[in-house]
Amino acid sequence: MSPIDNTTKTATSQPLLDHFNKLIPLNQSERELVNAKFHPHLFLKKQFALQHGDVCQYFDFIVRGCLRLYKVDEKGVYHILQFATENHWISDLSSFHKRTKSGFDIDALEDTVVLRITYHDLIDLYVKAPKFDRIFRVLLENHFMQQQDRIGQLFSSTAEERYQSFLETYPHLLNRLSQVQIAAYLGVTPEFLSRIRGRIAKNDSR
Amino acid sequence: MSPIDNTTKTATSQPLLDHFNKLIPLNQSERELVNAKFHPHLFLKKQFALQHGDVCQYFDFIVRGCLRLYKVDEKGVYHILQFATENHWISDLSSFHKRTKSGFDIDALEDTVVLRITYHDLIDLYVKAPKFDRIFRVLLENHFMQQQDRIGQLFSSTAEERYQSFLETYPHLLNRLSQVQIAAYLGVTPEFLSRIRGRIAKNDSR
DNA sequence: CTACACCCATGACCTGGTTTAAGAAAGAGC
DNA sequence: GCTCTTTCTTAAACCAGGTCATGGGTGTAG
Repeated sequence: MSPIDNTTKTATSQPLLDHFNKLIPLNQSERELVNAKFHPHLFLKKQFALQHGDVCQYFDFIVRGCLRLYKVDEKGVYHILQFATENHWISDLSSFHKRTKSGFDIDALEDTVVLRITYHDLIDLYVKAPKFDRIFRVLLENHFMQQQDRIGQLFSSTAEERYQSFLETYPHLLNRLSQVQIAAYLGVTPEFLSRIRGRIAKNDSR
Repeated sequence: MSPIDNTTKTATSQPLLDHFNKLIPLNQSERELVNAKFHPHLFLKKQFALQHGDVCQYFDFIVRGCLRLYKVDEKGVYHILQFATENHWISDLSSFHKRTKSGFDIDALEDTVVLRITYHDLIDLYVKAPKFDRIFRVLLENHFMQQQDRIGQLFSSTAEERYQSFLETYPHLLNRLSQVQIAAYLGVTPEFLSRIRGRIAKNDSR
């Protein structure tokens, strides 16, 4: 049972309603559908939202906190594909849409409150309000573009360039994440990230 | 003017109609919409379907031939994100959907026939037949998953592992592409790919 | 105050992949 | 048939980044 009761529920959905309104304004019945279909859920730090091998059942919108989507390879190395903070979405979309076992994990880097919708409720939402078909197409497009940029970066940039671009794109995350997490996102070892930072600090100081 | 005249047009659309039917069966009026909205186009080898700096105007379905989607980095190195052959789709979806300048190029590795739809015709198609909203969401999902797999690979596999997995996933492409193209897809130099092949041949022979 | 855990930095050495260069092989144009 | 361009291979020097080991800093629980 979620630790957040029904009286606070409408208040909790507000950030999500705002988020949708920014994309395409919703009418009253659509807002009610959102309230009915999305349920708040709290994750304590280190709790899993998805474990590999399971089918991803939820599409989560972050109200407060931070989750990460990552893969653990055969050698036990962590590779973070995505951080999600306030007003962003997270899910293994492949597993979620195809109803197949996920190869990824999602867990909480901080205590985090999400609004989540199940696969079947989302389908139902599409049927009852086709506007959401379009809204979620746009969300999918945004995720797609983000991924495309990352592939471009992984191909053609050095770790230092990727770190610089991380600093520009997510300045608010720098002090919120440990360097272990950032390194796993950049695709390097923490040791090497440390050296990069040393190099940059030296160049900046003179 | 496309070198393919109207009498052959219905015949040309057949592979696309088959493709849609496999996802979700179409009715007569939807088939007619497909015929009206998608136009055949021929690319000779080396011709561009998209040049970086332009907004991507088309979503292309390959009837025959092979296109590649790639990026040229600051040092002039080619990075191929996607090959598209018969019955597959290609486009810079970011540029296409957001109407922003593309950072990618698409060109023909062989003489290629595509069926293409413009952005505005696709929007019109969504309005006239919402079934396509769903069909293209599925297509987007498939592309998304493919990208996700590639990110996973770029992160955690060596070039040799990536080559082996390329062989398994696209065995039909091996003899159709030069090693320069395959290397640009794997993200290594042709020289190093050659070494990988040498190594594998040696191991296989004993 | 101490002990333990975790995070970050640094250095010595190792490896996967690049660079450069050179030559062999195979088409494609004439 | 020959030349020209492109494709593939091989090898040596080099570099980005990984591995392993060490030590210091900073909580935080007892």
